Amino acid sequence: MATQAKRAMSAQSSNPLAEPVSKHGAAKSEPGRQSLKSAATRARLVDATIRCIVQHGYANTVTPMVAAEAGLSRGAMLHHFISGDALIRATIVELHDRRLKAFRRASQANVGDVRSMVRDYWQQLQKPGFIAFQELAMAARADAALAEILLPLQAEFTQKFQALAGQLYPEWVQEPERLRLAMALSQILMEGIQIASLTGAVDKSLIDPLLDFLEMSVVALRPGQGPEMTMKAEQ
Amino acid sequence: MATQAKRAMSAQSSNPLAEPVSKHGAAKSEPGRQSLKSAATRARLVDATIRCIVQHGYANTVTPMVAAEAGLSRGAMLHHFISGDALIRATIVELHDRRLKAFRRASQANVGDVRSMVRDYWQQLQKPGFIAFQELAMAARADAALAEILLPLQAEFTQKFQALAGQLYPEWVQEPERLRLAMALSQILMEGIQIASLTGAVDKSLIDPLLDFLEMSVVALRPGQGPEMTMKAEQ
DNA sequence: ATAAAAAAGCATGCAAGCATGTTTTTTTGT
DNA sequence: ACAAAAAAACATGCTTGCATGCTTTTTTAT
Repeated sequence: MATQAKRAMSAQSSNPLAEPVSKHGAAKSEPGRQSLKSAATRARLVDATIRCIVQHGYANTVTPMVAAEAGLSRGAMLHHFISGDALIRATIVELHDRRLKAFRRASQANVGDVRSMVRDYWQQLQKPGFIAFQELAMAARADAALAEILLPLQAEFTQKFQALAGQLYPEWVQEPERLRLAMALSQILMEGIQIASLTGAVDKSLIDPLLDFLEMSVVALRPGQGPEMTMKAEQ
Repeated sequence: MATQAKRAMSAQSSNPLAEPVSKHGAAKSEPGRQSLKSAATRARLVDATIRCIVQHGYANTVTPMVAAEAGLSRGAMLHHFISGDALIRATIVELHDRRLKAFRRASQANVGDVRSMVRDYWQQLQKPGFIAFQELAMAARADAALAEILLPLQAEFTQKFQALAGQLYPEWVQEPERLRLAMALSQILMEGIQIASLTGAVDKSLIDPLLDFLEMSVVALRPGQGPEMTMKAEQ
């Protein structure tokens, strides 16, 4: 999808909730009949895009490839998404939603349990969504139009990451600086490990020890452990 | 340089040391007369490539762009490098050499001083070389030809990283596992911070605290500190 | 309720733009 | 004058967006 010239990225709210209300006042909001199929096709295209980005990289993901992956003709694809950019925009939003949903779900599941949270987020990073998002994030560094979409989402995620952490560890709010540090450390180190793993910059055998070390570090940063930050507290 | 089809990347050792020997057997190895200028032009092209990758990303770095950046015509450029791939190969080797040289220089400068080593490597990551290398590393994930060149170099770097660390901290060789862990932690966390910074995934104000925390962690991992790994030992 | 009309989904084909590598011509330096 | 360097010209392939038809579903009107 990487085109040579700077593109406009015209705004196009693909809001799926904007459906006409039932004229008979039915109990459920009108399913939209056939436009339901349209939504499915769009979802298929977005999924195909993610797979292509993961498998071939964002730079090599081109429109015929996505159409083939989705089992559609290129013309049909451009019927649902005015341009390649529109598809990418929808894909970014989808990835962001998935990331938020998964994170929220994981953190509600294991409250206050550092080990589970670390392992859960680590599992998240194994899914194709992270790879695709990372590809897009790297591409956004040199693509102003992409950055305009991605950077706000990045900020939103980090902010919600912090907020959720704060309400999961109430005793931590006394020291917001250390909470921020612990959360940033977790996010950056785990994502760093995954990126290094993808680019062959680290030996696989070191992943588990690094995750263990991260757990200990986060535990040590909790206020309950006192300012000495003694590690290996419960090991 | 990202072409659509899989390219051959035909082997072509662009070894700059492979210069024709003097036919007169001069005292010094013959400077190559005018072909010395050729080497300078090649270096200029490689530098231009790095700048283009940093500024526009690897995917958008195309041959006319590099030629313009180097102040040469595209024809002249292809005179020095048979193809775009050849240029990329030379660029990768150059980046690898720089990385090794800088790392070696830095580690010889401050022996046994954790803080200086951390700050030195952090400075390395600020230079354009790291950004370019990271771009290539990400691209290599979906480009077998690139991976074939990059992965061995990644392994070589990690290995030398470990080896040099071992001879810088002799007391650490007793516990090679913790040495490996400390070195991997340093490399991955710092590179992770830098990548997160480039992609807007972290607030800049957290960088210094994270580096401070890394220092403490490495110090705590040294054998002298005992197995408890008490942190903030000397703060 | 049924037939006509409208709209949406889908597929194929086409012209333009751009990047690559090759070949040919001009310039430069010894 | 000769060879290397630099520039220009050329041919090919790929991707993109747009336009054109065909089929299917939904709506509308009698």
